[in-house]
Amino acid sequence: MGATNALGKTSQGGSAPVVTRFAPSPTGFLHIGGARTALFNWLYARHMGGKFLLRIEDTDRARSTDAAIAAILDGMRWLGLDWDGEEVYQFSRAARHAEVAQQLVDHGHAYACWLSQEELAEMRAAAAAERRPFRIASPWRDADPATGPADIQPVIRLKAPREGKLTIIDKVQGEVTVDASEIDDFVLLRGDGTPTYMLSVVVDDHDMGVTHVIRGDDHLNNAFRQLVMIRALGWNEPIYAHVPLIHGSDGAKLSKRHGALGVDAYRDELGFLPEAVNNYLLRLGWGHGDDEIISREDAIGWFDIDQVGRSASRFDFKKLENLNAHYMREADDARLAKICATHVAAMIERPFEPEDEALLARAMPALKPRAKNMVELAENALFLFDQVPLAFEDKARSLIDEAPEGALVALSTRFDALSDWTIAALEVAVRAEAEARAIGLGKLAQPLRAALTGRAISPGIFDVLWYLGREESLQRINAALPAKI
RNA sequence: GGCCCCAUCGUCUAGCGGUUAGGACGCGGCCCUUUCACGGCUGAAACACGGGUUCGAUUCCCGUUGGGGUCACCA
Repeated sequence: MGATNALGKTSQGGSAPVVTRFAPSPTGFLHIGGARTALFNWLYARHMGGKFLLRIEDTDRARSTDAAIAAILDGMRWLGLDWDGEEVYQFSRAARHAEVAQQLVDHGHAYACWLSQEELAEMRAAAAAERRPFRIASPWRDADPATGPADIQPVIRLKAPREGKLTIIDKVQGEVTVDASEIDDFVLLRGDGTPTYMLSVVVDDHDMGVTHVIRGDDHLNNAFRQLVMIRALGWNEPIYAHVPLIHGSDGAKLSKRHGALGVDAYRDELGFLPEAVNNYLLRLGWGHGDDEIISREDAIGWFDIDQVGRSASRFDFKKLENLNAHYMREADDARLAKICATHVAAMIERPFEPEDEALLARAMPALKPRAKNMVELAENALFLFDQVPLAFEDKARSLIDEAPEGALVALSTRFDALSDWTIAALEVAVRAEAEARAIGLGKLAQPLRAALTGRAISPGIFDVLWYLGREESLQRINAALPAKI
């Protein structure tokens, strides 16, 4: 079967339901690149009316953790990437994997190999010394297994083809051909009898009925190895789509410095909304004309892996932030207030009360267009919860010091006399004072803002007065006065 | 190093032989304006290079350069 290729034998005529899967290994948290892979798999399945499965690749017992599993599931839920059925835990299927390995051995497609790590290392070193590529050439490939040393547990290696070419028709990468000699006899079963990733993916994808394997292009080379195994087993070949990886802003591999954080960090520490993260990730490597803001509904309707670009893209934090700002403006005030509440609660000294969240919701229309993320939003909202005397910023202090003579007192008097504490009434009062003094509104608004918020920047001043209420507003103005004399 | 992949403004991208090379982020300017945002208008900004193919290349082919991926008893 050496020189065959995948041409023309992939699809079953388009009637077969699409099944995609996301298969993270729980050795770390769900990072942004993984999230995009998951999103593409999810979108494609939903677009095609198929199924999207989740498999946790926990065969590396030493590095897999429950915390990582929880973080992955949590991140998926936050992003709204729901999977069909229960998630599959790969390790629980180890017996099945071993069974398939044995099947391969029985049919002459795999063999027991007693090569030690040391011997392998020597062979590698020798190859390196001669500057020639290293390919495992195990003497056990064609040896009689009965002659193997009894005191050593052998590994099971695939008997990879030595000649011919292998071709994959990748939905993203196009037709990719590789020389069979590039593929060596990789390990299927370790010395301790546990399956390796290469074996597990093939068996699980097959058993789970996966039709489309959409994953990072760092797996492109693995696809050829897996293909060899699939053909040896006589199984159906899945359709592959290897999506380019995401790079950092400097073009180098995405690292923590670049934003390769867990999605939980995007939510909690960076304060992003899931719809913003989804929209951003979708547009990274994929486009639909000039569309930038794409609803989930449109994404499902428009997404197709054929349109995914073949070049790696760089992670642009500014653009994500811009998208997030957009979605914050669109978001429901009560929802934002709820999210904001958790951030504010962690920032203020006193306990956060239910009415504080109500206040946040009321102020939200003025707060949300002024922040790019929820953390910034919370910081901007902090003035609402400050206690007299306020801690004035330098700029705020000088605004008060430089206020027109008696302006704050005059405003305070006017406010006190107001029968209705409404935004309209407040505006009339402040404008009247400005007119009486024949000065611009800003001359009054700025010191007033400083007195009320302790800052030089805030939402509209009439809004601020209204949020704070008469009592608190007057109290803050009076508390700001002494330094002025 | 072998093998594989990639290459349009700084970034994400549209383009699929003939366009004033479009949009978005970011950046500059203007407008709006009580500050800051939001919003509106506007400006600068790209086809990596060299050969072909063609009446005509950003677009097709080859090479160069540059970048990336991969070469485990990790996934």
